[in-house]
Amino acid sequence: MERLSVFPTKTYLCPTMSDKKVRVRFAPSPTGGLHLGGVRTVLFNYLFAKKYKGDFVLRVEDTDQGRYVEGAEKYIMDCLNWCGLIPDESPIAGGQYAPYRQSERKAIYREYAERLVSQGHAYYAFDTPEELERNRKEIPNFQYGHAYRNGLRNSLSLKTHQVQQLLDGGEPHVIRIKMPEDETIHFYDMIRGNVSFETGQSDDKVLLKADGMPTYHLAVVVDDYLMKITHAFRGEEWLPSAPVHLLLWEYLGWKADMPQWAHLPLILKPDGHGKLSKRDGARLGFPVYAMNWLDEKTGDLTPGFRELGFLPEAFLNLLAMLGWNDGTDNEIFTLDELIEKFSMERVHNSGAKFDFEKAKWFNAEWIKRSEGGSLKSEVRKILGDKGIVASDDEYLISLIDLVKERCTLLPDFYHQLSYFYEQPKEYDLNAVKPKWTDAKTEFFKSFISLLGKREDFLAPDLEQSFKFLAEEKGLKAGELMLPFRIMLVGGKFGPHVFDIAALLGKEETIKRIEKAQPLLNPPL
RNA sequence: GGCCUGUUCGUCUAAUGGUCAGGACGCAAGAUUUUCAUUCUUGAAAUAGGGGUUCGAUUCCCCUACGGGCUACCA
Repeated sequence: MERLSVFPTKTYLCPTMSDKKVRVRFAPSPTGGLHLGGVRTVLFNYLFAKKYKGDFVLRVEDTDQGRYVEGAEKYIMDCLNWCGLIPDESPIAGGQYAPYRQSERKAIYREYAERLVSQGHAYYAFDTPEELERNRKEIPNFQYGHAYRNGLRNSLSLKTHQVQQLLDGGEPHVIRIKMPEDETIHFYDMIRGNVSFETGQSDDKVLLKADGMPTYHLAVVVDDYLMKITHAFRGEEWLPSAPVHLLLWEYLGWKADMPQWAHLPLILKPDGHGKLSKRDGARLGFPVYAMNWLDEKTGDLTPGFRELGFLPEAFLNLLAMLGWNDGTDNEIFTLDELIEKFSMERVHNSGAKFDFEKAKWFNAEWIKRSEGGSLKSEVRKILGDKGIVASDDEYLISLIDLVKERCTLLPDFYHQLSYFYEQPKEYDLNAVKPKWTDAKTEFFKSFISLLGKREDFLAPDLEQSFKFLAEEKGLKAGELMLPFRIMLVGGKFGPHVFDIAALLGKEETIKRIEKAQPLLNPPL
């Protein structure tokens, strides 16, 4: 039994010690929105590349014409832009190894597939999908492999002249890899360590489809080679097909240039079992895609983290912590810090259930830590969508800084800020009315005239005179503050009431007290 | 079913052949804030089970159970 061993040494693991420039790629297929797990794969690729001053390549795997979705590629680019994970090479940016769309590289793949056929590592297969379907149905555990391939219609079972005849006659066919019956394949995964497979377990994967397009298996190997990819990171769902890829690297004579592999753990449903899917988001009420995704055909809108009010920094941060940590208790990292601290060896090897509560906590932390100035255009947009024009930059920034620790998601700013721009539409009267007295009415009358005489309008001064006046009238300041708040804000929330009054300004504060008075003093 | 892969509080995770098994989210209680939120303090909460190896195993090995992935002319 021949043994194909691909055991890189430990030293090969440290890319800085290799003379090759680090090159990684993210290779999505444009079939829809960009999933959480996809963004995390991008992130880990990006972090690794930037840590070692390497290149991050975006390659579009659009080889499945049946599943191709118009607009998906642009959407993916937009997501990466929003996250700030900008590829060094891509279909849009171009690059030395263009084109970066596999559909545009179609001609390349056939050449390598034919080469494999002539070397005896692959073969033509003429079986129709219907025939295969029937086999799968009739034969338990049917696999197109060493056990059955001789009974099927392919260039291994057919006579040479028959094959030639079929080929010449334009008979639809695919090219399949000929998996060895009895070899053990070992390889080193940067996350999992040594992994091994028996080649006989895998079927003879299609390499080149009848339409001339390559399957993922062929395309990924050819392109990774041609694009000089040094490290191939992808989701764990690819682990079982790794032996096919390893064999291809070997058969094509490129083994020395094979990238280092790492299979990233999956992101799982918070409840129940299985991979996190688009449907789980809808079912459980949280986004699964990075940004809103509109399906043109059905008109279905799948919500995204961006539109829900996540900061890209928080989004990246929470994704990074799903399966990775730096070994300390720190959980908040900027992109630059992640680049500095990241290491593939510290990535967990088991799947992580997604926890939306924790995701929100990350966002709240990031909002709290952000300067009002950096949040202002987002907040302005949120207010604008609700018809509030926040034109004064300086004013808006001071408002944001005042309330940001009360906000978890960006849209929370509307609730926390709208009353600064417009009078309360409703008042939580139940909170004050039962305890209302004429003495309180009297107090606010005096307070208004007191305010009218003020030159300045600063929070501490307001508080002082408010309390002083209360004492003068023989009232408890504490019992007056909640009514005051309701008059200004409408409800039991928000920052210190005197901060609110100060920001509202003299005239507006007086106006609001006056407006609210009749509500508390119904006419007799 | 077969193959691969995994298993520490409910969840994300740290750590070590000898620790009171640490942190975070969430939850609960309390303090501060005469609102809400923040903040602070405290609490409940975990090494899947069984065998080995060992003076000692959560850590190393084996088995079982359970989870997950793959098993397409999809990626």
